Parts: sequence; structure tokens; C-alpha cells
Amino acid sequence: MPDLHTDINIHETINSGQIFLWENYGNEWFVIDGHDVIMAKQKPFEIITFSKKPKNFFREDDNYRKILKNITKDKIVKKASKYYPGLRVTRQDPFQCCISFIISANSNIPNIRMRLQKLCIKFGTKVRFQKREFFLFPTPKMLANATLQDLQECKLGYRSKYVLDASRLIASREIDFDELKKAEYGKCKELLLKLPGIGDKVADCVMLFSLEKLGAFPLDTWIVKILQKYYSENFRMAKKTISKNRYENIHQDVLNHFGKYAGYSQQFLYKMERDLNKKKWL
DNA sequence: CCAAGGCCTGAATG
DNA sequence: ACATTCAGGCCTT
Repeated sequence: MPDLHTDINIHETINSGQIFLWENYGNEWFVIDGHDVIMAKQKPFEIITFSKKPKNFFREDDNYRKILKNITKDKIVKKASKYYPGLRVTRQDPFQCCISFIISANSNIPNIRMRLQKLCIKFGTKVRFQKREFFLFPTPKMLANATLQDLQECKLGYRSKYVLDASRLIASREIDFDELKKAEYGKCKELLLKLPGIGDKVADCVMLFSLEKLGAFPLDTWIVKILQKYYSENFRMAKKTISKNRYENIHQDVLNHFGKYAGYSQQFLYKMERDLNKKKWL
């Protein structure tokens, strides 16, 4: 039976660009996840939630060993997996994940985090958990009822309208996450792309981190660099920008190469290359 | 179809 | 100091 203590590295997972709303006090890590807060400790290993419901935020239910065995058929991924034992893909609240990555467009991690914090403080519910105060992430309805000006005050810039309109589509159940979770990759993506501010890359992030699509492989600027650097033989990635039409072609090639857990591969590669370039996670 | 340009914002660069 | 550039894209032309 796998040992979660060694198969989950809380620090590396939280610091891998998947999630932005977290705080660290000593050996305690707190993560805001939708209408919940998660507290995670490495030693002694412990994960508890504000809601008292088990969430499997770190995808504790995945067969990590099996997935690792599968994706390390690729040599570069194998190398990266040695550097970051216990790095996980997370299972996040879909709404928070959508808004987070809509906001991430053309921005950087500290900036994204600041905006999300402002959203929580302005619209979210304040709770006490483990003797500390936290602001939960606003519900879809809360943001759907916000004014454009409210959102502008959270420094979302031109993304304010995307966030407002996306929240309305989600609050009205026109886009329904339960349905998206059940849908296959292609159908799921088609529906997600209906949300303003969500293109191919953001859709893949949302699918990988919150909608159970482990084959999603977000092609961001870093991953494009990586594919050019290590995989020039395998993929035709001559250009720096990816046209809409080519994105899905490349994704198909990527899936053929990395397999059905391509999203896990992406996370290891992404983590390694950012660290190599000494990019900060906060 | 595809390429190019614009875009809020704050930190980093020169 | 002060201007310019850049950062995990998206949308429109």
C-alpha cells in the first residue's frame, strides 16, 4: 500500500504554479479552495479541511506509483520526477480554478495572487479555522452579482468583464461543472471555451486541475520552450505562437507521446524548467 | 485560416 | 529617478 507521506510533497506541489491562494506558517500549509480551506502538514503527515469533508485535494486517490511508472517512459520526465518526488496534480474547486486562470492571462504569479486575494476580501466569507482567519473564495453567484466597478477595484483590468460574464454563465448553470466532469476531453473543452477569457491554454489548466482530465496538457509559453528545447525531434514546434488550429493538433501529438497521464508529465516538466530558470513561485 | 496588435497592472529592468 | 519592458493569453481585426 502506497505511503501518502512519501508520495505527496506538500511544499513542492503547492509551489508549482497550480494554485495561488495559499499561506504557510511553519510546517502548516493553508490553501483556499473554493468555499473551503485545507490545512496540510508534511511531518507528521496530516490533511484536514475547514468543511470537515475529505476533498482529496492532492488527488490522494490516484494510483501515483502507477502513473509515475507510466509517464517515466519518457526520459526527460523521468529525470524531472527524480527531482520532485511527491509532486502532485491538484484537484481544485472548478470555479476558483476558472477565475484564477482567466485572471492569469498576460500576467505573473504575484500579480495573479494579489488579485485573487482582493476578490476574496471584497466578496468572500470570512471564517476562522485552526485559530486563524481566512477569506473563502466567492461563490459564482457572489461574483455574478458584482458590478464591473467592484471587479475593477480588485485590479483585474480588462479581465473584469471576462470574470463577470463567466461568473454569470456559471451561476446560471449554463456551464455546469458536474456535466463537464463527466464529459470527455473534447466536449468538455468545447463547452469551457464558451466562457469569455478562456482559450485553449486556460481551458487545459482548468480541465487538468479541476475537471478530472489528466490528459490535458496546457501549452503555455514555458511548455512551448520545453518542447522546443528537449523535444525538437518529436514535435514540430518551429514557431513561438500556436495558432488556434494547431493547438489541438499538437495536443494530439503530445498525447500520443506522453500518454493518458500527459497532464502529470506537464507538471513535472514545467516545475523543472521554471526552477532551472530560477523563476520564483511567489 | 493565420498573423499582428492591443490590453490592465505592478514589479523588474535600463 | 523615470521610462520601458515583461509576465503562465485572449480577443478582434
